[in-house]
Amino acid sequence: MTTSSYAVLALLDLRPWTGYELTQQAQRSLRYAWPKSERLLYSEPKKLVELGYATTHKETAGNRTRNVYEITSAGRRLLEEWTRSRTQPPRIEIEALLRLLFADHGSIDDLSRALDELEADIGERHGAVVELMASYLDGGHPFPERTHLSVLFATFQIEMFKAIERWIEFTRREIDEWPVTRDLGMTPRTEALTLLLANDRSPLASERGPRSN
Amino acid sequence: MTTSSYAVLALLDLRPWTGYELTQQAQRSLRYAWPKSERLLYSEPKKLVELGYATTHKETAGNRTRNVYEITSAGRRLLEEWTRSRTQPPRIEIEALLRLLFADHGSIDDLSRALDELEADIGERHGAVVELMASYLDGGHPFPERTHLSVLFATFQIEMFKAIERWIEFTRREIDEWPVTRDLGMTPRTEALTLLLANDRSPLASERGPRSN
DNA sequence: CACGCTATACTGCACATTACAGTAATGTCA
DNA sequence: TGACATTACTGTAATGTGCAGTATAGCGTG
Repeated sequence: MTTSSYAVLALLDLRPWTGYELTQQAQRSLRYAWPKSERLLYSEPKKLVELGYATTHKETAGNRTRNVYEITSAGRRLLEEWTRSRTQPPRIEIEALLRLLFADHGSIDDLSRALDELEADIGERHGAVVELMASYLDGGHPFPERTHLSVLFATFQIEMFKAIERWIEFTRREIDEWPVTRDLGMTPRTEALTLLLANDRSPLASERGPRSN
Repeated sequence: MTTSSYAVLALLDLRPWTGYELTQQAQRSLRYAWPKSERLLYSEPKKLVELGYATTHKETAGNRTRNVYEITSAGRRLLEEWTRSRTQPPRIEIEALLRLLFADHGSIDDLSRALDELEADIGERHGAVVELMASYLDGGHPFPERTHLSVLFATFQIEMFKAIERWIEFTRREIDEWPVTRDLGMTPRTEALTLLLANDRSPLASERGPRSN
């Protein structure tokens, strides 16, 4: 049992799903906490059936069949156990940051474009979460009794996206001052920034200072 | 060539490294942008040699050998090309959020513990970056001419960690108000929160309002 | 009502990556 | 000089991804 298995099991505890529905639901709701490939979302419920944590039966619609998965009581017990186990540390992969770190192999334009691409990706997700929240206000939550959880989760996303967008803005202003990408080293601006960070102060917050008098 | 291959190639462009050094350096500098297993960091340079983007030779120290890898001019050309390619979207895996999303399978204590564990993991990384910045001020950057890049990268980390820590605090205060984890649904607090998010306002920023008059 | 297009509903397979165990030499401190 | 950490890897099973492939269903449109 991997964390992905528990994720699928947790979905099955909400209601029975077909394989296809699981892939769609995982795209919708789990994408930002636990992004997994469509392929895996088809394989996991099969594994759960083999292990006795779910059952499956085929439904037919005309000439077509689909697999419906349902959780078993052993599955429910296992889920409860899971909540008591150690949480794995976060894992954050951001290729745009890798490109920043090695930006001296390319032009300022290349770096700028990497930031644009990051901004576009984040912006898309950001917009999706905002729209989702609007739909919740209209009673559009598929499991209304679970709204309190979804909304705290969404709060995380929004805070994260806003932080990243602020950082992109800040970074763009910084690199706008650069003549080239290479060998600038510890410039006065960089030194000021390093000092702030070494004192665990937020360089972005201070820009838009709360008390700017 | 995967992104991980380019990451190793970019390290090799800084200076020659042994396999072991690459695993250490990747732990140190790449961990927060592109976390990869030790095993992969041993395999990648071998692949680069096969493809002609690096060369290798064995160095002996007593009864012991180690593989030293060096970038070739074909490797440098390839790196330049990479800076012009499309950046992959970010991928963020946070098991603690998955546990929040399905917190109704466990107790408030279970959820609380998941938050504690997330906080501990983030706090550790946060501390490491702050210390790293202090060391940069003391001239401790291994490639001083690249400080301008490392510090913008570190700015990202610090902003991210602070945002997550703020969210954890906020979420703890929210769940402290809950009698149970299940079926609370759209409480008045949740509704207020949803409304803020649907208008793309930060619920955390408003708490510590800049102009609290 | 045939045609194309999109959505539904998957499976197979190569390859990327991780987890874990195992091996062995070297350095270091008591 | 013995124990333990660090250096310096390799092998292998299991996990997960990307992509191609297959086939049916539903819907609009000329």
